[in-house]
Amino acid sequence: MEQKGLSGFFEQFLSKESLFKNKQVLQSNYTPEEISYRDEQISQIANILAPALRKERPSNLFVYGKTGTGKTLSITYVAKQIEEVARQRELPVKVVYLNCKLKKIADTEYRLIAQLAREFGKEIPPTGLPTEEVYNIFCNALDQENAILLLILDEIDELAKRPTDEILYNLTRINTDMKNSQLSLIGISNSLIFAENLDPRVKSSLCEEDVIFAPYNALQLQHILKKRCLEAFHEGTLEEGLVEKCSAYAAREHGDARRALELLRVAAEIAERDSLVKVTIAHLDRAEEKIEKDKMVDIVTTQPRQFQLILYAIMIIYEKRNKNVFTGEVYELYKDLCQQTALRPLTQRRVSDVVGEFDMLGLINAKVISKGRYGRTREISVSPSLSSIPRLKKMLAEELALS
DNA sequence: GTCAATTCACATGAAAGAGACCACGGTCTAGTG
DNA sequence: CTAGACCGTGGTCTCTTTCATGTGAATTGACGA
Repeated sequence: MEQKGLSGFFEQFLSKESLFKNKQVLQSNYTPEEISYRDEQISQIANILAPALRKERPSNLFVYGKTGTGKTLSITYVAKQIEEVARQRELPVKVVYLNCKLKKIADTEYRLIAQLAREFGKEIPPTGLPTEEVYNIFCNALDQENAILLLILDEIDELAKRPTDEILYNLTRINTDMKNSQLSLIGISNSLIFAENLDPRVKSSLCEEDVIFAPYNALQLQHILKKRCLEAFHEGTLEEGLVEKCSAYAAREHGDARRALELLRVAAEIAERDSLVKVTIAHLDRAEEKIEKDKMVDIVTTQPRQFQLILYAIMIIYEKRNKNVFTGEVYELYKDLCQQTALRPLTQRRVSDVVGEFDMLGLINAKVISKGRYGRTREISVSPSLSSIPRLKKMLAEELALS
């Protein structure tokens, strides 16, 4: 494009009225002023945490609910209020929020403890120190504060995935090591199964209290969306019935409000790109498709080369046969492909795990079946949402420098 | 025909290694007064 | 004498490999009717 034309384009872009009044309202990190349909949970949480203000240790709390049901929102809301009150009255209450899913920040025992110690102003190197020592540093720092610490661990299930890590156990026991300070754990999880197969010692102390967030139903979602839309869009930008449809979509997917908002935002973005002034239901459908595809493409392109090669092998065989594929065949082709690209092939053991990971990511469907005398294997099929992206295979081939 | 044993082709688990990253303390070296 | 370079040791973390064990139904073959 010519440079002059481009600046013209930007001029035009700026002069165009945006469909959005305030796009932030639709972003997932936005905190609304009031949280709908969660009064009960919020007051429960507030009740449980309130003793902190009297310098008593609140019970450990376990919060469970599906994604997009307002767990994190409600907890942080209550925590903020507590912090506020504590600040006004100069009470020694400290709140720390950590998302255990964040890579490189809090996804291992060492990192989590290190991050906690940093919250208390300690310099902790990203690696190199024994975990034990960081643990001590943190304990001492906390003890010196002479405070009640409310530690909110979001997506706490990530921590339990490593069976070797004793972190949850250590955290529940940490109070016995301290003279002045006390720590309360608030675990947020979207899988209830997680609590089930927890170490019983940990489970009993972590789940002293629990609060459950039920999914929103379509009506509630509708209400929430409408409220946000009032802030997010100019009047009359949304077609009649759009919000209703959108909330119906999301309600179908276990009442995920976050998803509903994303859907709405993307739909509006598409409409905007088409230079339209109204968002229609057709946009909603396209948005759903786009979100799904973008997610897939993103997942695929960010995989390591070895993984991409394995996926490529699966796609080739699946396409050629248009029938389910078995692990052995995939491994054979994969080894061939490795030769072509001068990559050292992984062992079958590893490939088996990788296939399992692909399944988890939703790129493929893999089911373990037994073919009787002919052994046991995974029956693999490429997920429809992946095979519906036409350029993907070519993209992969190019990226892997395959002919 | 019936039933238990066998067998296949992987799945699944556990443990340990490799290599990248990092802190810390000790030793060497070169520059300075 | 001292600041900075360099090295060895010991730590975390992720990705892999190695070794071992598990698994479920088609197949097989012995057995009795």
